[in-house]
Amino acid sequence: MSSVAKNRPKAAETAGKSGEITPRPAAKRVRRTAEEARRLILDAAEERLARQGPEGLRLQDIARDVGISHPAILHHFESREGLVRALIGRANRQLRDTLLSALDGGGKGGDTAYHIGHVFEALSDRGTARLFSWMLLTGRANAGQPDNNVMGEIVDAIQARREEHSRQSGQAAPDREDTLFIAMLTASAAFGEAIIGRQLAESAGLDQDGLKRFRLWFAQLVNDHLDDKK
Amino acid sequence: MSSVAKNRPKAAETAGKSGEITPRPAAKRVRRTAEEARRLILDAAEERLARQGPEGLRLQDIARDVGISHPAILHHFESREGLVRALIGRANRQLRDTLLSALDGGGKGGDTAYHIGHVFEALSDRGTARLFSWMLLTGRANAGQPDNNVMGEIVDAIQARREEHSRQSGQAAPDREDTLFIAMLTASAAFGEAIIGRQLAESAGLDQDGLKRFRLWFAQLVNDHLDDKK
DNA sequence: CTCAATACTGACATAATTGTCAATATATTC
DNA sequence: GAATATATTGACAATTATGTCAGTATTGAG
Repeated sequence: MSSVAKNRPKAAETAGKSGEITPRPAAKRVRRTAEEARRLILDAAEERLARQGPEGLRLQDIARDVGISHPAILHHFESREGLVRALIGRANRQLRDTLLSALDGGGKGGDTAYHIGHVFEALSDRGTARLFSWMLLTGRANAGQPDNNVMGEIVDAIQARREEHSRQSGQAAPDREDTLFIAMLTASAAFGEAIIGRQLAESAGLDQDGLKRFRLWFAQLVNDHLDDKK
Repeated sequence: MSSVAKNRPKAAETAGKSGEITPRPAAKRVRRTAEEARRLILDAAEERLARQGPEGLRLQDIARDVGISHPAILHHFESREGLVRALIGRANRQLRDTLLSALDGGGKGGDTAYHIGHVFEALSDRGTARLFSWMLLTGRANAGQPDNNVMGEIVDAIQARREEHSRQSGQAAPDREDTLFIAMLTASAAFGEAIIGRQLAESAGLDQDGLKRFRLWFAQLVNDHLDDKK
């Protein structure tokens, strides 16, 4: 209860001045399209999440980043949960697109490891990995949309490449599970690397360049494996 | 602003009762040693973190799990931050011990991949990985203790094994960076697998047994690599 | 120009969570 | 058995988060 002070202060503050018209010159409010506003908010939220981790996702902070008030966020996303869902949904779509287009590249056909390197790059992007990690940690992985079957598509794409390649060189078709495992290893490693890589490298006295060498080393490892199987 | 009521509502509630003298709960109170209490609290906190993610770490919830009141937690750990630091410190020590003893096992000397499998197991423990992931996400990786140089020790242990083995078979000593990269890949992959493995497997239509095959496949991959280098 | 739609805001309400404190119960010591 | 130390608690304070609401400013349509 306690229906306290429902009364409004009105806008009758600095009235009276002889300036009659336009008593509110201080406003100058920015008004974006709903779409634009949603985009800016999601960008800011993603940035916060990547930089500060799960605890950095506060409406007030995000609002300040964008330069709006926090109720504006609620206006566009209903609730904090709504914002979170939208964030996850967008991240899922972006990652999917990035991965598929990484595998889609040109008619290079043969160089599977090269494409896998791209997948590694995409997944080990720090912001992306941290976002997904948080999603998974909080059990919201599928909150964005029901069908999150990216993995299946990726594996199919790689498998198609390998089969094409083996046809050209008259080899036996590679095992699909082998392809799946390569994909899983790549995904897990890239993902893990994005999260603990820095710590591991530091702990082992490895510099920035060392991390680059590590990726090359990994690509080589995958390549060797592919050659063996061919 | 918001000059909130500094004064107490006083008898505004439950007026009638003879509220003067404090009541007589007379409850049987459980009293543990400080060490035991701390252990139970940390166990519960770890469990919560593993099950519910970062947002599950609330004093009230943890207290309820243990069966105590939340100020008891503050009594033992000063603050929530103190609890977090203690949690991280313990996890660091436990992981370190687990890893080093996994590598320490017997005089088997040769089977490096076997030991790496153990490392994988230790790191891919879901609870552990989630705990560390959260640590890293929130930028608290070293909050427990300054010297978190587990990685260096691990690499040294593996390297020693490889060198011993190569001496026995009269081979050239393996490259230390190669050993480091194997360790990094193992750590990253195990870590990543613990976090996104379930999701990946599900998304690819892989059952529980498939995950087991994946680990074997990975061990084989490492083995092949080691053989190549020998 | 007028009007409707709606992005946006300030002030406030509500809820959740950490932290403080005086009191109380229990184990241990002398 | 009394004294002491301290683990533990309930009640409350303080802070901080999300959510609500009525009102304002801006855009676009007629």
